[in-house]
Amino acid sequence: MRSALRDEPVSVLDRILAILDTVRESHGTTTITQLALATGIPKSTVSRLVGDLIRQRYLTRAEDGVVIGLRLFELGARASTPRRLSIAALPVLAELFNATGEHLNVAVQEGRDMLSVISVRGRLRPVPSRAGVRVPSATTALGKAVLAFTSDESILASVMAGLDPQRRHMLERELATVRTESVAVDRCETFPGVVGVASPVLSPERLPVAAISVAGPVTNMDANRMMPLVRHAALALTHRLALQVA
Amino acid sequence: MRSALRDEPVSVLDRILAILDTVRESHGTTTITQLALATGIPKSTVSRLVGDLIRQRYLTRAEDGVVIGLRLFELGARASTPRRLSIAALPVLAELFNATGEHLNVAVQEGRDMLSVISVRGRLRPVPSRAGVRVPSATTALGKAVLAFTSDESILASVMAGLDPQRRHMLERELATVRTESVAVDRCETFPGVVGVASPVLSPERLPVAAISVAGPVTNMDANRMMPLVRHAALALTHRLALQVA
DNA sequence: TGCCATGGTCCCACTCACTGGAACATCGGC
DNA sequence: GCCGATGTTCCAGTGAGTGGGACCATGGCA
Repeated sequence: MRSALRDEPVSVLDRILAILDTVRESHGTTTITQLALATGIPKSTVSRLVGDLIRQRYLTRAEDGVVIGLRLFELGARASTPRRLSIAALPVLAELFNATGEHLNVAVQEGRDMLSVISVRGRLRPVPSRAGVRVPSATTALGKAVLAFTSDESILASVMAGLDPQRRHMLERELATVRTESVAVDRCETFPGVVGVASPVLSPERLPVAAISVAGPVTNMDANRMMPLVRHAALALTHRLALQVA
Repeated sequence: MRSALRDEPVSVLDRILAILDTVRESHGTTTITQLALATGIPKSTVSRLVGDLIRQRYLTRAEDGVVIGLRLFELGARASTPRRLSIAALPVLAELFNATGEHLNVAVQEGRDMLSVISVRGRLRPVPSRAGVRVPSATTALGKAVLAFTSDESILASVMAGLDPQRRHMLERELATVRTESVAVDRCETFPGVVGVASPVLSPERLPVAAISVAGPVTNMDANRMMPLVRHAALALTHRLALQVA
């Protein structure tokens, strides 16, 4: 990992990860040429690296290009945080789903975004978020629930930096409310017609480890009814996680 | 990717993938030293590579070692085959679950193993297979359903090579039955007390793309009742996949 | 308190694995 | 048959990666 100057990767590892991420970002399939353009790596080098990755099943050839392969699926399925959370959250989500019937999510902070780790389909169509997708921190209920309790000032600052002063002020006031209420709301800020209600899951040190949310159509989901349910679910998950470690 | 002779990886890519796979295989956490021993890569090199992978969030440091990180989870969630299958299989699985209430799996062939791609929990405890885990081809219903229709003679041969002559003969006869019945059964061969019933999902060219299975306790699940249900589900999935491409 | 064992990181001269430009295939489309 | 676009292969040159060893934690033990 020599020069990470500029954004041109030079180490093999950087390049491999750049290729994998580019394949991921290109929803659907990508070609070698597109990868070379997007990453700035010469075409012959991309061809060789992709060839190796395909041989190892980390990538696969589809009809019209390259896609993520089964080995990465296998690796991803063993990821530590999602597994731990899943085990602890499953009964909690089952209860919450029985009470609401709505779309549920458990997400963790990943850089300045929230990354959905578990997703339960409710009646909402199309499904706004699935496990493994990123949603913005500044507008989603999940994001606000975590931001309100985050200790990493730099992340909070960089999220704030992306907002104009007015919205920033509003978000700051909102986060203060979240800190007392333990519930955050997203009224069609991220997805039109979709309301989200989320509550943070904290570690014993009161640092945010995740958030749990309910999302439904603005037309006929009562956010106020959801708040105590989500808060209760988040507390239950917090409790179960504390037990799990021991 | 120079010499893949012996099993000592020399290319950076080989080494990175060897490290990732070793972390995956070590259920739980691994240390740098353990990784160096398992992969045959010098400790200083492992330290550097793991450091880079952690910086990129492909791995994460846990209390007692290194575990799979969130970026790999994100990549895995975008894997092509599991996504396509999930979209097509969800309604089919819902129907099958309503009819049975048992543990369901959709799996694909991955080398000589079957890799579970979707898993629905039934009443069975402990859950024998989850999404992202490998199960043997020779003994599971899923494996037999696919092996019976596989065109890759080398895989069939290498699975057979792992069996003693008597078992090999039995499996061959079993596969012949599967070819006519489109249903394979695993009577406690893989997991004690667990019966599995599976049916293959074929491409328009009649090549196996996946298999779908029901698993339940040998004590009170009626395999014969499951057979038509599983067969019907597999046909429905086959049909939906054929439509999806178009 | 000192000592050893264990696990992890860092340094830096050497060298071989990786690079990438260019030539070569391959596939339509007109 | 020509052209453009995409993917693969070749190979000499070289700098990215290597790894032995020094160094820095811990922590158990006497």
